[in-house]
Amino acid sequence: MKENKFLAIYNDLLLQIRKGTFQPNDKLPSENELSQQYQTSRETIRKALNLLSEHGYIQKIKGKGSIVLDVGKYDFPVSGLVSFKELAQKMRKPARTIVHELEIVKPDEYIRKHLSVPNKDEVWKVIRSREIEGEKIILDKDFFHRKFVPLLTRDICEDSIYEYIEKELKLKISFAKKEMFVDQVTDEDRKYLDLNGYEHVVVVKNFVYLEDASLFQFTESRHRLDKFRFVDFARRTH
Amino acid sequence: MKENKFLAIYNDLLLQIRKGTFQPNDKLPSENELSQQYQTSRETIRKALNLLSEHGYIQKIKGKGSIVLDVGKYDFPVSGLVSFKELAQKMRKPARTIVHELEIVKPDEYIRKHLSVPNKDEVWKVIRSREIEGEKIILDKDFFHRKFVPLLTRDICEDSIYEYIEKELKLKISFAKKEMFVDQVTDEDRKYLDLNGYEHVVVVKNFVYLEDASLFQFTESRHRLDKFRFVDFARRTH
DNA sequence: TAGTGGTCTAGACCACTGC
DNA sequence: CAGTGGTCTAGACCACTAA
Repeated sequence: MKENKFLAIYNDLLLQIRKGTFQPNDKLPSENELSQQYQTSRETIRKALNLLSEHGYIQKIKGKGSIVLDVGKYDFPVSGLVSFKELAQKMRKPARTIVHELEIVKPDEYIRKHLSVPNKDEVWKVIRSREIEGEKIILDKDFFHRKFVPLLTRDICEDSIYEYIEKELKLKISFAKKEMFVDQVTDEDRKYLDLNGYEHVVVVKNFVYLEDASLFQFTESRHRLDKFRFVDFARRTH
Repeated sequence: MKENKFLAIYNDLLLQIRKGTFQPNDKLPSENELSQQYQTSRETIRKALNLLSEHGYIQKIKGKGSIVLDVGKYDFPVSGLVSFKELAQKMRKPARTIVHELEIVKPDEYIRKHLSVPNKDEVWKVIRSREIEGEKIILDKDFFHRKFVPLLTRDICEDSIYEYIEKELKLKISFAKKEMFVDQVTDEDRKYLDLNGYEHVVVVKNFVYLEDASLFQFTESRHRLDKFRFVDFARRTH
């Protein structure tokens, strides 16, 4: 697998920022210098620098140069596409996933509306709760179109469905849309969560699309109020 | 003010998508065709198409072409950097901003920590509530470093501080970091909001940076539970 | 004024798609 | 196979910043 030149340069510069060769508030070499150092064209350097900028590692300023940002401050997951397993590992807390339901169903109206599935097609329905430090604080309801995900097992659901989808099935996730709001607790919430007396949950609805822009997953994630936290990083497009 | 060529093309294509000249699931003309139509180079066309893609209007697929996505589904503000005034206009609902406090203060520890201001410097403190359809449902607490914003008036605060900052002061907002979580209501919330019996609020903390990566504003936005809603659109970077 | 990043051009070759 | 988007080049001119 050959790596693109601009990606290689991006990774090399990122490594130097992480190692401290370039410190926060340092200026990177100019684009002309970099294109000589890496023996490439300036446009290719610019692609690498724009990636660094989009990911929050540098700030480009016209007429001045590219400044290294304080990595610690901005190094958080890009919002939206991080799985529970990755999150749990990042937080370094004991975490567990409990599979309550795993079945193939005919979509009801609610799912059909969200997944836009013809009503004779079948979908996977997975209900899991997520336990952190002994408390079940997240209820995940996932629906996958069976056309894309032929087989799901309890083991896969307890590990990471995302890993399975990307690594085993080699489906390419392209983008996701999220909606967040607060909802009253339902009987299902009471059944599967340690609610600790709260009467509301934060609901995160997640619509996941593949590379060809087809919607293949719909997830509703219900979080206990006190444990919900979301971080977002937005760069202005002028 | 001259518009960039690639921006002009972006806007033109966007208009045609909005008007329905290009329908969802249509393929756009190929990059070569477009570069002839617009009498420009292919790289410039690519910049326009990449913008459309980043904003969720099209999906580019190697070897096939660029597909128009369902606009209605994805046409929402890019998360993070939309002001209340813009939002209110978009929703077409009667909205009002009420300024409760507007003063210059020595930063206390809480602000100092978030704005990273030396403790002898002064900051603007603005407390406003946002009323929609007659109900005060958002409490905004803004802090600006006085170094960047020398003057603030009640009129500016009732209109849009963002507009004032960008258009009058010509400060360039570059990126923002958001944190969201749920908090118990405070006395301040009770005083300034119509809480409708709710005991919690959704808190959105917003850290806004200028083009030179200096943090110049810190905002805490407290939303009544039932009226909070957030939409996020994330494109995966492979 | 010299140096920076932002835009733009007219080519080129590649990997992938569909027929 | 022809056509598509992805990468890359070696130039050019511009707007902005700082000395």
